[in-house]
Amino acid sequence: MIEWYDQYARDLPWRISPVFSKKGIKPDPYRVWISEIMLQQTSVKVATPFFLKFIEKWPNILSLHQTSETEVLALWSGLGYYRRARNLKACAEILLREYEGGFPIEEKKLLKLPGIGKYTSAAILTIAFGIPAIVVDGNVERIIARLFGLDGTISKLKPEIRTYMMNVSPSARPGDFAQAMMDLGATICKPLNPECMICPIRDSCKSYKDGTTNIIPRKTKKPIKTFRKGYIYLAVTKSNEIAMIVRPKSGLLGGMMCLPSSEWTEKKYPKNSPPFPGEWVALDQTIRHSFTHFDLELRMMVSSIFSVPNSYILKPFNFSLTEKVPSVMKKALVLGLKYFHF
DNA sequence: AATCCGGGGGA
DNA sequence: TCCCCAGGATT
Repeated sequence: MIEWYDQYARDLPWRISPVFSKKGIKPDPYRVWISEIMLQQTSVKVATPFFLKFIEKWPNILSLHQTSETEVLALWSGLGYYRRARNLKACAEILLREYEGGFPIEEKKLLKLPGIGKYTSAAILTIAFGIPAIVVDGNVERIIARLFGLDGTISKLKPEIRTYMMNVSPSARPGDFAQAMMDLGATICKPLNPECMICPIRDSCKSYKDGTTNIIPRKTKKPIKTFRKGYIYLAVTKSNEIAMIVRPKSGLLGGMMCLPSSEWTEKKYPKNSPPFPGEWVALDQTIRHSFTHFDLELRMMVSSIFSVPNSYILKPFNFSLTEKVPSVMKKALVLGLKYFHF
């Protein structure tokens, strides 16, 4: 794996090239941390431009600490799982207060930090500090299951996979080994149609020998996606300002700035109940958006208004691209603002 | 142990 | 349309 990594490692902005890492040079822990958080349930392709923007804006922990959560959420807009961004900011606070702006290098302490779990603590320890740790992510689970021909769903195999991973992890260059596994999983040992013909560990692979790479790991049945509907309300003042709200910290799109909306109910539309009085008009077009657990259809209601209750935030009509607005709300704004000829 | 939490690339 | 992505926190 290490030999393969030396030749084929992906060139990624949070990494040190194996040319240097084999000499013991290590990447910036801050960059490793930011990348690992962004890469949680997010592909390299999607995370990379966000990482570059983030590092340009906040190149170190001090600069991150000095900015606001709102600014971080604004940059995170469109990346999803917004709690990650809020945890990042909270974590920076703790790192400065308790660890002089660095990272503790004990798993127990890392696990106490917000947003850092079993995987991310191991990744930081081994990639940023060269401390051997068992790094198990989705790639590793798939590779190990195939390599040893483990028959079962990933959730049942987890303890076994961890044991196998302990037994195959080298003590030399543990960080590069972890990253080599991820590269193998992303480019060769893919979920669908793995490229076994160019795999560096094919000769050791049980499922390749058995011809079972297409059924290992075994797929779990996924719950069916539900469908929800609701109303969303775009109110524009005479001075071209839009009424917005900030969603509660916990729950869907927590802490993000959104248009007011009704409940989102299963299958049928809920009662149309505008957040405040206005001359509400329904638009013909609806907004569709897909979340992990449900698909959403929103019917857009628009109104010109004179004033709104002061619990609402008024934003200029052209604000949305630089604020903490989630993708579904950007879609809604694009549609709704057409009505007002913006 | 389940469930919640976004969004998009790629097939 | 469906799968899956360098998972973590909550229940």
